[in-house]
Amino acid sequence: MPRAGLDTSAVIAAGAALADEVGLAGLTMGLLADRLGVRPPSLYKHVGSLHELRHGISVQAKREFAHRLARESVGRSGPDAVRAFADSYRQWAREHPGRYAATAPAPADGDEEDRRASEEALQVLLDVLAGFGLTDARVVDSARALRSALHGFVTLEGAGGFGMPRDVTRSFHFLIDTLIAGFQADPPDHASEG
Amino acid sequence: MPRAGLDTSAVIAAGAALADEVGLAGLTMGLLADRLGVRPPSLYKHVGSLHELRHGISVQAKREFAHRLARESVGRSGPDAVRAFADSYRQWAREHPGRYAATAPAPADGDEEDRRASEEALQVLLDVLAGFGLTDARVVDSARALRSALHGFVTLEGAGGFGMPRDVTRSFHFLIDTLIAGFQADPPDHASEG
DNA sequence: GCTTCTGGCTATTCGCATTAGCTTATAGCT
DNA sequence: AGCTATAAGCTAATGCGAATAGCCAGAAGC
Repeated sequence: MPRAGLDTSAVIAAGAALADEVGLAGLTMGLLADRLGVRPPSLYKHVGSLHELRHGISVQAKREFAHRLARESVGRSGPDAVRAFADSYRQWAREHPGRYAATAPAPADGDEEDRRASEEALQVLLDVLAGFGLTDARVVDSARALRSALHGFVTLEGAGGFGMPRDVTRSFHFLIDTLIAGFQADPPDHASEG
Repeated sequence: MPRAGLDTSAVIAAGAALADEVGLAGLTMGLLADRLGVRPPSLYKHVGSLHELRHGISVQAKREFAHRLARESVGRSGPDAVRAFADSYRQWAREHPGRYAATAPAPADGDEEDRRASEEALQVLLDVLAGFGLTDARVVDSARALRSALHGFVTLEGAGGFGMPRDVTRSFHFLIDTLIAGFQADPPDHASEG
């Protein structure tokens, strides 16, 4: 009987692909084993548990996502960079719903690898905002605002939450343009307080 | 042996409370049965399945949420109403993480009860935006923007996603104020196109 | 060609959702 | 008050998915 020739990263990659098809919650060891032409217990030679598999997918997905975002927003700045960033964010989330869901959890304390991967993505976001000449506090506010808006939008869109008859992409651009205007506005009195 | 005296709504209410404690994903029939002083199979006299229990919690949570939002934003209009709405949205989500997570799924086709509950919440949002004098298309854009921003923010906040040393409430208000400014801005050329 | 290491397998355990079928508390009727 | 029907709760059992134990054989290094 020939072997399947798996290793940890192959299992994680297949898991990520499967999660995109069946949803992160629908990902099971049995299903993944089927997909890889192997029996479920065999997977435990490569990943310690389903939990660990999910975590591996999460870290891997964060890296992929960060690279994709960086690639598509590089060479632009200001509003242009934010629009490119936002569009590729939404695009990637739609193409990879399972991976995207996996990127949600924040790293656990002491998990250096995860922290680094999350940092990578955060850095792209901060780079995109660099062209606005904001104070430190406002950079944080703006990063949180953009990330919240993007995460909320793609999550609701993916859940079928936008039922009204209005083009969703147009609403997306309204949201992004509104935030951009906020980044460009004069800082309010309380911007530097906290 | 005296009976527990349960009924469907008592089970759902206890399930919602438990979900707030252990997370929606951590809610199990066994745990809920313990909480109610009953054996797991007994719950099936009141709810058809764990799935159905979750759905019941979802619909119930949507109603509660809508009422809370309505109560706290009534009697205000314009920016004031949006701020009250946003603050009570965030507050409720923090107080009821399990219920909040349950409100995420959109109603399935043909589920009238769920549709009505979701509609209630949507109506409050639309009422809050009514004071801005927006075109129909812009009302939809604005509703989606506000909902996305709120959902994204409270989800990330709940997941521990805001690690940087900057007061989170301040960032929240920056986000909301930015959106309000967008609702008040002159409609861009493309606002009525789609 | 032989040994060692390691990937994969079968058999098994455990937890949790769910079903079957029994028992009896309780509501409603007389 | 007693009688009966309904339905709430129970025990026992099934089934599925994660995870572990221990066996076996393919592949890599000598």
